[in-house]
Amino acid sequence: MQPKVKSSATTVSFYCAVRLKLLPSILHFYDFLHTHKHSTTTPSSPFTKQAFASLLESCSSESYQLKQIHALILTTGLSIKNSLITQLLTSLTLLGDMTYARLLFDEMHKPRSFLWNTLIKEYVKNDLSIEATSVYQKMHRLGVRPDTFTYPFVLKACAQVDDLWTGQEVHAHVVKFGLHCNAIVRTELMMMYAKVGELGSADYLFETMSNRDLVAWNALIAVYVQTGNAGKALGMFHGMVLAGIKPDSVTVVSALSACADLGCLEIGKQIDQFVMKEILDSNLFVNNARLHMYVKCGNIEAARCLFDKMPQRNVISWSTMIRGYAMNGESDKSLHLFSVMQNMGVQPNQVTYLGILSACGHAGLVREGQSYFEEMVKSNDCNVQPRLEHYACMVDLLGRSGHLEEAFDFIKRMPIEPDAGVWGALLGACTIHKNIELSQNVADILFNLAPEIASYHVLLSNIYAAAGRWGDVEKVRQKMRKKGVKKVVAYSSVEASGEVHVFHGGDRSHPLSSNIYEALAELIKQITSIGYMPNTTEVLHDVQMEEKEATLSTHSEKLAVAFGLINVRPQSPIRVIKNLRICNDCHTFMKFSSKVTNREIIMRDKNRFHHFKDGYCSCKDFW
DNA sequence: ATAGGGTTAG
Repeated sequence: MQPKVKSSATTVSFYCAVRLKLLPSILHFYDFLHTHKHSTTTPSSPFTKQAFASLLESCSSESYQLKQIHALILTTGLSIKNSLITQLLTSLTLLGDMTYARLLFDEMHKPRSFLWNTLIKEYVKNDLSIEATSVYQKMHRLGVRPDTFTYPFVLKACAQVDDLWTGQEVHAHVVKFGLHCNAIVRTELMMMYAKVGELGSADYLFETMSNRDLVAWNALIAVYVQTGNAGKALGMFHGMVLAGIKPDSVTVVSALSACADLGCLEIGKQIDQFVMKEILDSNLFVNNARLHMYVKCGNIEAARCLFDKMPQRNVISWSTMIRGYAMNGESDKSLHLFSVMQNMGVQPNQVTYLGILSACGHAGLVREGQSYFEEMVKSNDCNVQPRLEHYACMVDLLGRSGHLEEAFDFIKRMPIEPDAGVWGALLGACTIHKNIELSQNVADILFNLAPEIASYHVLLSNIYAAAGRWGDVEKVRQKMRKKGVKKVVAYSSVEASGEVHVFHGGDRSHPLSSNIYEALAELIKQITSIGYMPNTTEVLHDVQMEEKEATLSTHSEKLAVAFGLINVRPQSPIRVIKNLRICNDCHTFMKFSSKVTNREIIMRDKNRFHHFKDGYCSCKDFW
């Protein structure tokens, strides 16, 4: 028989150990009490449910400690309380140990809905959505009644794995259990449909929702922006204001993001004013979104002004500003800001480096780019190791500045498998430098890797066309037809009085079409008189010269600028957004136009901005 | 006990 004092000393020590998070001591004390036949299950035992709960909490950062505690729970004979196991399960999942968590779950006798919900939730959080849906299906099979807490997670899982089929099945269950009017479940249903591309179903659920609240509006607006439907998102934003719902910081972030996508500076500025009026400008998310909007609308001065005024900045703010300068061809400012950032102790991430590498690319700074790339490779931080995008950037940098062989070598020495983006960068460089042999090899690789991407076919046929090899051009076009490769339709857009006007090549659908064509004809007349000559080398078809010129003269950006001349206030620049890259002829056209009309033309193409002014472009013809 | 919306790049 042990002296009583000793075991109570042990009891005290146990609590101390728990408080100090000393698991080895705890295990030691447990061992002591256990081997001395001190009951571990009586009410006076230190091994109470509460003690375990706090023990679990203090050891929640180490998976192996949690497993030791699990063993402890089992040997104490303490009945396995759901709450204790749930806590253990949650801690394990937070550490990413879903395997052990699942083991625990499967050992339990008839777990309640709550625990099923927990397991599903944790699978989703750990990016294991397929497991999440299969757990839900098992739950359903076993007849465990799901509740309103079950569905948000299950629907998130369906959306994450792009599984419309299961999503619809789950939707049916939601209706069966009468949960479809719950605002949260319904919001998640909408999100699921929108994310898998079923916008109609999302809209329907929203339209027929009786208790449409702020979050429901925000959710739908956000998901529209995220899925590339910025125009629709802005439409919803207006609808929300009309419906008398006051936007909050979350709404504003999505709306600004939509403006950034569309290049809607006017609307963006209006939202900016709302931000100031409602004093939302202390929110970092909001300020980053404003910054992004100004950058993507080509108003780099406003962006910098805001950046300097921001009360807080994080790596996203810095990356956005750095990339903003890069996109606008101000590489020196971009690189300078990067060094300021590093001096301030802000850790750059992969996105920051992407901005830096593209800044080097736009300025032809080969050596600098290589040294930044080396910086990434040598970094101890696994979060700044170069990824495929960075390799593509480097190939672009090397190739664009004429080092084609070096770029090719660079790809061959890559430690990871190059993708179409990397090879595509090389093909693009081959086009610029008119290297037919290399481009044929690269194109072969690309046609195997990504046969469905039209732009690679187009690049190759451009190279042939430039060399006058019309037979080869025709072969590429036949191949495209045979494989059903569709070209991405080019468009340009201009914002006037808060409305976006979209133009396609040869477009006559605009209500002001005849005025636009008139203005365009006049413009061509004017620039021709000061030396403009159409450059038809990039026109694909082997047709008569006049026909080529006709195609060329109605490229979407030319129509957009002609429209801008009529409809954008004379003192402000004409801002054009293009979904593809600008062609050589349009680039020359814009330079001449900026001179004869004495107007600034700011054009955002797929990659960067061109600021045309007084007959020059900010890209210095290197793009 | 547990639930819905947000920022950079591609």
